[in-house]
Order: sequence, then structure tokens, then C-alpha cells
Amino acid sequence: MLASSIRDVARKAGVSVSTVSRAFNEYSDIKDDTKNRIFEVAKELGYVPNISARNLSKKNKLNIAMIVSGFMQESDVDEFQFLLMKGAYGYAMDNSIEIATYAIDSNYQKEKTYDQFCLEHSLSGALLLGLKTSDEYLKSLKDVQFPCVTVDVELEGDKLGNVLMEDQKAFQEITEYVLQNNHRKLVLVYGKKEALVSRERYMGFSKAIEEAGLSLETMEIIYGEFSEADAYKEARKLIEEKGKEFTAFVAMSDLMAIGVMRAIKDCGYKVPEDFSVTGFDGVNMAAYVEPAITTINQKVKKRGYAAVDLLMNIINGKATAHKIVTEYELVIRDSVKKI
Amino acid sequence: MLASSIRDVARKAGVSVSTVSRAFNEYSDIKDDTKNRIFEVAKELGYVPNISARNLSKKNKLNIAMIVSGFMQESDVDEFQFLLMKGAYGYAMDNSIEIATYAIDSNYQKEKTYDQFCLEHSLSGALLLGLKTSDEYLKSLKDVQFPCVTVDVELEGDKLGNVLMEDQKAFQEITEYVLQNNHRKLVLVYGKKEALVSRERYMGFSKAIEEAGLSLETMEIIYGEFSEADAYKEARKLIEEKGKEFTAFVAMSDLMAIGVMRAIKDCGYKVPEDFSVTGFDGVNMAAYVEPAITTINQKVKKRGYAAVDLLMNIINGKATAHKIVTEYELVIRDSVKKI
DNA sequence: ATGAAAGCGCTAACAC
DNA sequence: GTGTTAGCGCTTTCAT
Repeated sequence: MLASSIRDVARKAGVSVSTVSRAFNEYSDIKDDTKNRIFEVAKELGYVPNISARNLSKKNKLNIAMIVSGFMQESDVDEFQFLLMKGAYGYAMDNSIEIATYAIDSNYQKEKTYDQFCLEHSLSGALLLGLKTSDEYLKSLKDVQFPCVTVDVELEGDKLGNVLMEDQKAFQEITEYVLQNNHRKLVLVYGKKEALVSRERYMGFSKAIEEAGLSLETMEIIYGEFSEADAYKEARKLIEEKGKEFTAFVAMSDLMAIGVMRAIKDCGYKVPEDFSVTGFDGVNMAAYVEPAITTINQKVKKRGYAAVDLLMNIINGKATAHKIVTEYELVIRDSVKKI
Repeated sequence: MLASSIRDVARKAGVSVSTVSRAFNEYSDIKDDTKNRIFEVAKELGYVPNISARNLSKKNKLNIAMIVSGFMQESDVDEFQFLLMKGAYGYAMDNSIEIATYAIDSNYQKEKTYDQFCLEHSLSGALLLGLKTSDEYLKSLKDVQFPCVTVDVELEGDKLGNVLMEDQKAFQEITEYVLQNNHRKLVLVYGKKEALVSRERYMGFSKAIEEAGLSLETMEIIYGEFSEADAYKEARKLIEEKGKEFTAFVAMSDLMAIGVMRAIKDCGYKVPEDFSVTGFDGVNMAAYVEPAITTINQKVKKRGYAAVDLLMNIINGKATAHKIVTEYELVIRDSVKKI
């Protein structure tokens, strides 16, 4: 009953296969009459063109994919990649294109290069999400043959596009906000050491501190690895050791800010009365915890949307710039107290 | 430079194409010697078998996909589908298989049936997530030709598998818990009307009420559509109208519970002092809000894992049961007060 | 405006 | 154990 091919349609419609092909590929040089008849027959037969076959023969196919690195490694609570995906699929729906998503971990990347992945899947190009400095793909990416767009990873290349954010500037801005609230002894809650954004945000932190005429030496750094649990543990350790020697925690992610807040509460202190806390990302949860967290909203979904847009432009050679810097926004809520 | 084919490998290794094919398909009848040589040459040439070509010619291919319905329609805060995906990819990693994820909205489903989608993508079968009663796929699903596993949708069929949860029993259990805490005037916060799980949970609610010798008439129902915002709005309206006439809100999802809690606070009341609240799902956020929400943990990630497992078994004809009922757990936290 | 036929890269009989 | 060859279902010249 199933699996009627282009030949079946051709036969039943009384035309040749190439005519059917023309109809389905929206060629101009085909009579409306025959075209309609073909579609009718196709519908009767439940015919749909087989994508694999099309991929084999077609010159200019458009197959785009989203390759997510470290999907399983990220915390379950981390909605960052999820929102990126949603943004990407938003573009797909708006433009009636299809995106296939694949999860690829670091080990897999050692077996096959990015180009090989595209080759074997007949892709036109792909979005690459969640890349870490430790990822194999990262090294070979600069001279890929297939169009590729990365998020939060800056890399030059003919076929390469990047969707970036001014991490440094944004982190400087939120640090300055804390400083403006008269905090002088800050704790920086650092993210994953091998994440590219961590370094950028650190630079922003330093800059804010130094431009305020303060010394980095007087600040503390704890390492939360972008994890709620790690941030909790480290913050708790620090508070138990040094008590209220510091007044504010400036975290590189909302999740870590949440961990820090939990530690503060468990130590019998209150936010923001005893300690102020800021986050980074603009994750939904940051608005729902108590107190709601002051943070930088990265507008993640929009970034996913912009990434596919850029990829499409690179694929069809219409990309003017290969770097898109997306906007952010300081969201002031209730987790910082003026002292 | 790129795109060397099986023929290039064959030539350079001094063998025929079929021998190369045998090597890559792990046939037994091939000398280790030649096999190794082929792999060596393949590596030199950067050869990877093209999946589209393989799909065309291979009889027993294994291509599985995850089809997500209503991906864009769900609230951004809703991590349910995300966790399901993670669970599915967990299985994929553990078993070294590849899963392609596609987002398909209701409109798209009208154009193409499930079988047609599998056909055009050369799939062996797929996981179907997020199906609503309003979805086109749902109707035609019972007699699909391609193996298919649904989550939270019970449907008989030769090639059909379901991963289910005892929604009714679970909801009854959490309602009973509230009742045991001596609440007598409850508000049921209903989910999406067209969601299959809503009806089940409603049955569980009714049963708990009736078995406690109470009357459904004395309870209130508000409609939150599984949305935080809607639940907030409806709860707020109710509280402003009737004040503390009721003592507990029993919600069909954690997100709605969070909305209700926000409404309660905004009306100047406290949880659980003035109103008790329960959720359902076991979403991560439920643990982080304040107070932490008493809920039913669905163990969503495990369900995603189980779903792929079932699909694989159906595909290779080894499925004993086509219905998997996954476990849940009542998680008691701080949002219910004994009165 | 339509048809015939070659070919995309691979697998699977069938030969040897 | 390995080679030869006919497809898989489509697109794309090239004819007409």
C-alpha cells in the first residue's frame, strides 16, 4: 500500500518521470494543466518525494541541521540550549524550512570532522551549539568547507559565521551596577574554566573593578562551573569561612546565582539584606525564585533565530557580515541592596 | 578536496566497491587484512559513507527520529519536552545510535501523514512527542505502517507503542495528600482542555474527593491551560472574589502551581500559611521556588529513555509489551500546611 | 512543454 | 573471499 514512487505517479498521470519531477520542483516550464493533474494523482497515491533520493541527485539542495555538542553534559536545569533551539525552530517555521537536530558529544567529534558529518548527512550547512574549548570540532572549524554558524564562539572563516554577544561589556555593566550600589567587597562566581564566555566575562569584571579605582586583589573568586550545585558548595564554604566579609556575589550565570542564594539562606542569611547577588543569562527561572534575580538578559531565543538567519545567508552567498552581535539588557530585580 | 566516494576508496585500496561496502557494513566474509587496508585508505581519503545513498539501497536501515509537535507553542518555561529529549538522547548515546529531531506543528501535520513523513525521510520509525487531541497525526496514528512510540497518549496499534504514566492514580494520590492535611475546600487548577492528561488527572481528583466522602460541588475549578500566566490570572481573580473561602490549590502542573503562588503573594497572602499549593510534573523549578512545591515527580528523563527503548524493540520485532507504564513519586516539600 | 536516459553513492544478489 | 552489476528514487542535461 505504501511507498509509491515518482514512476507510479508518472504512469498514472500519463506523463514522464521528469515531468513529475518538474512539477514537484516548481519549474516554470510546465503547463498548469499537467501540473495540477500530477498533484492530484500524487495525492491519490499518497506520494511524497523521497529526500534521500533527492539528496543524491540534486545539485542545490537545502538541508540544514543543528548540531548540539554536550547536550547530555549540561545540567538538566540549564535551559540555555533549549531556548537556542526554540529560536532556531522559530526561524524554521517562519520560513517553512526544516531543521534536523543532532546531539554529538566530544568523543563522537574525534571520529568524524564537521565536514564529514555534513557530507554523510548531505547537509548544506549547520548550526553548531554548545561548543567548548575542549571540543574537537573547534580546532578544525576555521577552514570548514560547509557553511557553519557558531553561537558564543568567535572564529574567522570563509564559510563560518558567529552569533556573539558583548559578554565583556555586559558583565562589566552588571558589575558596575553592583558597585553603584556601594558594594566594595565582591565575590566573583566563575563559570566553566574551559568555556569561552567565562574568560570574556572575567575581563568585564576586571575592567569594572579597575575603572572604579578598586583592586582585584581585594575581591574573591569562587569556581561554580556553571552548576547550581557547585556554586552552592563553594559559596557555602566561603561564607562559613569568612562570614560577612563580602557583601555581594556576582555570578557568571543565573543558575549559579540561584545556587549561591540557596547557600546564603542555608547559612542563615538573607538576600539581599545580608548579601546581594546577581546572575547572568536571563533564564526564566531567575524571575521566579525569591528574591527575583537581577541579571543580564541575553535574549537567547532571538539569538537562535539570528543564527539560522545568518546560516541561510552564508549558504546562499548573501551574507554581508559573518559576525552578528546580539543585544542584551540589564534586568534590575530584587536581589541587590543599596548599602 | 572533499567528497571522495566508495569508488575512490575501492580504487586506491585495489579492491572492488562491494568489498569496501562489506567492510563498512561489518560483514563477516572479508579478510581482516583487506578490511584494515580499506579502513586505512578510507581514513587517508577522509571517506565517510553517504547516508542518503545508503538509505536508497539498503533494505534494513535503522534511522530513528524524534518528532516534536507543538514545540513552539509550549511555554518557554516548560522544560517537559526538553527533558524528554534529553532522556531520548541518553539512550542514543548509550547505544551509539543517532536520533534526528524534527519540530512539526499542527498545520504541517495536515499536509503530510506520519507515514508519509517517515517515508520521505527514510525513517525506520519515530518517537512522537507533544501530541494534542487537536493534532492531525493523532487521528491516523492507530494504523500506521511505520513503528511509532507516543508519550502520554494511549493508542492501540500493531506498530504503535505508548509510554504512559498512571496520571489518574498519581493525581488521586496527591489530592489525597492534601486531604490528609485536613483541607476540605480545594481549588483544582485544570490544564489544557485538549490535553489527554488533563482528563485523566481530573478523574483522579474526583476519585480522591469522592472516596473521602466529599462532594465535587463544594470544590472550585479554574482553568490555567498549563500556563503560568493563565494560572496566575485565574487564581488572582478567584482570590479577589472569594478570599480565603478555599484553603488549597491543587494544580495539574508545576508551572501553574508557580503561577498560583505568585497570585497568592500578590494578593498579600502567604504560602503555605494562608493557602496550600501542590504541583504536578516534578519540573526542576518546582524545587527552587519558595516555598519549594510539593508535587508528583514524573521522572521525565527516564520516560524519554524508555520511549526510545520501546521504539527500538518494536522496530526489530522484539517488543513484548507495547505499553510501558513508568513510575512516579510523590515529592513532599514545603507548600502544603496541615490545618 | 515534455520525454529519454545518464548518473548521484551506495547495497545486495549473483557469479566466480 | 572478492568482483560484477542491477537497481534504490530522484534530478538534470540533452533532445525533440
